[in-house]
Amino acid sequence: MATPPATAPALVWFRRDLRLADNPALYAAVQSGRPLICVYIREADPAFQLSPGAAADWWLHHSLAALSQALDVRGGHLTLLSGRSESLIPELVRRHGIAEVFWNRVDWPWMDARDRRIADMLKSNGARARAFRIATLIDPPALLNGSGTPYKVFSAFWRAALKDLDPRTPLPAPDRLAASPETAGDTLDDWCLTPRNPDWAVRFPDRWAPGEAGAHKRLERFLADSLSDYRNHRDRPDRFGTSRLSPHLGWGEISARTVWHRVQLHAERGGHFQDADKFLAEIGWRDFAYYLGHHFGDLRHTNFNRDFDRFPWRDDPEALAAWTTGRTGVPMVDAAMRELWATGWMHNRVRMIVASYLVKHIGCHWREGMAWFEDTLVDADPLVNAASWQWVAGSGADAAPYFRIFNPAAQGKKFDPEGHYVRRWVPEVNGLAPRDIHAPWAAPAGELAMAGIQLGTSYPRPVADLKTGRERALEAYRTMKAETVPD
DNA sequence: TGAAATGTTGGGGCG
DNA sequence: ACGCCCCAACATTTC
Repeated sequence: MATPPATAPALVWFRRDLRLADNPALYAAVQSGRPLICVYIREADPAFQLSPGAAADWWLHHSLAALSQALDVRGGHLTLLSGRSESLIPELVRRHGIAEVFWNRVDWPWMDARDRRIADMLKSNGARARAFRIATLIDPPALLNGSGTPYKVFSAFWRAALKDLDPRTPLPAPDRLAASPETAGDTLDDWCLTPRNPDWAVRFPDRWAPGEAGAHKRLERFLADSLSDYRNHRDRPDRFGTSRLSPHLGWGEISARTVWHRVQLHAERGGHFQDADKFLAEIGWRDFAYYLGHHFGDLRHTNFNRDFDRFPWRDDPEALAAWTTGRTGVPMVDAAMRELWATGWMHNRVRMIVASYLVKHIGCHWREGMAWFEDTLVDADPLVNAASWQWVAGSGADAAPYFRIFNPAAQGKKFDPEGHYVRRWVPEVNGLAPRDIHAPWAAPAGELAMAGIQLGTSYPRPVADLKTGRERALEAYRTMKAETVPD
């Protein structure tokens, strides 16, 4: 096999790493000294798609626009292709005489075999494939407990991770790129990733700035404004106390490693160590999901705890529809579901509340909620989403026990004490005082009348009553336990 | 990264 | 002064 000439181009295959800084694949490709061909492929095979839903598509559109521009400025170019990566990559390699192909792994377990096939194909075509593991701070295969098996409990996992966690210094962004002569491709508009008729994303740009520059701005703003109060405010959906980095991290506009370094540095200067640790533990949960995916396979289709294969889920399309559209009659749940629809995002605390209400009070299978989140969250990451739904459902690793059932009214009182969050998204109940706003069904008739609320007309009664829903969930759990054969 | 039911304790009102 | 009840406030257990 002939060695390709030094002038043969290198291919950089962008995926969920839409950034220039701390991008090992891009960095190595630049180091190779070869002219670069940069591609993003819109995968035709649903099994290997990088964007799981419509809201993520919206984000992808803008993130690709940003990446494309950033590459242009440095003399590069982003080529957009659609089809099956498995055919397109080898085809590009043949057509352009590409010597090396660089990519950063997505680390979704269902992609591993396909990526290996592509690497093998390239090798047999005389091209070199180089893949980098970048999705997580930790190295999933290497991190094992004393008996050589994977951790199944977050706290033990994270303690062990922190013990020797020392992510290397982030790589700089290359400032000059040598682009190979332009390759034919699609335009971003060809892909129709943004919605029209109706444009449900009209309000998204108020809140989000997709792209690498936006990601760094978001991080700096979080460090300056919110890190010092993170422990106090992180559970408050009525405040702006969380980082909101999830979509940026998910699309790889900023690396977890970069976040880690910036937070460490900021904490050292400002002394907010405990807040920093708490925040980094949240990044740790993201790592934990990838870790579980690596060791235990596809969490989207299989209960981590197989006892739940026998769980008697309910089929309730009407309640499910009320949940998705924010008309369950439980203000905290409805506020959160409407925030999701309007902004493509939901605060972490209320994610747990709406998930618990769907899975426990209503009794729907966690996969129904997972599917809705995949389609509506701009930060939708199928692996993290699946692990999180299983955590709430009780079937996951280090999950909340099934009998730990959130009471959305009690949660509202605790984390939205004045009702500001609910008022913002559920104007129907705006007239109620803080003590009634989270449970209008229990409000005195006089208060309801003064607030102009007719239950069942101007605002629904709960689709699943808190007390009976809870009891039914516990009963279902007992059924599962009774039918589970001890091993 | 719960909530509800149940148990315990201690202070105040009151006979 | 004392016992009794009530009921927060807190602690424990149960789901």
